[in-house]
Amino acid sequence: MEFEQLKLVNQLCFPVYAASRLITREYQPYLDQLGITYPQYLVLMVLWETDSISVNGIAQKLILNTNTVTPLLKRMEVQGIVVRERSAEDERKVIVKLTAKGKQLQAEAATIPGKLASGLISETLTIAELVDLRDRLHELIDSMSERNKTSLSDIDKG
Amino acid sequence: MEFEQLKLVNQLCFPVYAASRLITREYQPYLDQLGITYPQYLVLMVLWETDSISVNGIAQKLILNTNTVTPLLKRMEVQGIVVRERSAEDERKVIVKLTAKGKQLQAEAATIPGKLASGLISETLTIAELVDLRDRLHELIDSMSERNKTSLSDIDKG
DNA sequence: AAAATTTATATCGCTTGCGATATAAAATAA
DNA sequence: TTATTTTATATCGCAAGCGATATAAATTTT
Repeated sequence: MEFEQLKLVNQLCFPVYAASRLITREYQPYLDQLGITYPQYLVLMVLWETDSISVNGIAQKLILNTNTVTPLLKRMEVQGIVVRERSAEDERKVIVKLTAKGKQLQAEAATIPGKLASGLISETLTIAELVDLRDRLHELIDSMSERNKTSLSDIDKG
Repeated sequence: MEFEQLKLVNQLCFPVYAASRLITREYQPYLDQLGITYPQYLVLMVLWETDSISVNGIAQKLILNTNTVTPLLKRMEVQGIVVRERSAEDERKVIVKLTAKGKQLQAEAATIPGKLASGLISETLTIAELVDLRDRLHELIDSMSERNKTSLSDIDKG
């Protein structure tokens, strides 16, 4: 392993970490208006795509542990965004469904990506480069989450 | 703003968020052996590069708020990795310095990037692609952190 | 010089995020 | 059928991460 490669790893990991937090900060003013956080927004994206899904199903799509998702969903239930109910077929499972309020949020959130895009797509960062960035992040994630069977193709909308 | 661009924003933000957590998970078994967390490792990278730096200096390099860094440093002080002392010139500032133990960790941590690199650099993700990924993340970060004067060039080693 | 403002750090309260562990239901093995 | 193992969810404890706020020192304004 050559030195340049070692250096590259550090030059890569920190930017991903920093970019993640900065993206969350970008979302926040818009999500504040809806009264939700970024992880809650991700849960909603899953539910808008696939309503009536188990806790574990949400956790796998978001590559999160269930002990992160469970309290997150309980907070969303208190807010009246989702409901949680035991599955009749399999009593171990808890099925998560959108409430009317949760469905309403979809229309309100529809304008957020457009507002963010103007900030992300700049002269130095073209759409083509963002497409490359996306594809390479997917490859990076796939190489790291081999044990998880998450395809990432499920989180495309918003 | 076209639909494809809106879709792209969502396809980009979640992978960054997921990749960040997966990278932290990759680091963890190696950092566990040193008794530190990933954010603590980032603080050490700053100090190995620039010892005797203020709390605010660390926060700016890591694009973190001081109210995140302060308790982080206090935990590191309890562990005997760093010391915090008020600046004589400017009584508002707290200067952070490495202890002998903190300096020792540098040698122990030196092997980590090599161990991670073999997992990150694969057949599907070449070094050239990682270089592109790094460069585009930097552009993305720069476009989002205009108010921060962080150049990112300070966190290169490990 | 006195007052107002800015800067640097810290504290509080909340949400994430995760390892370790607990519990109950379902599936499998015996 | 009974015992064992696996699966699904939840709880606990801890470390981030950040908005709001507090406090003291330094700087600027008046």
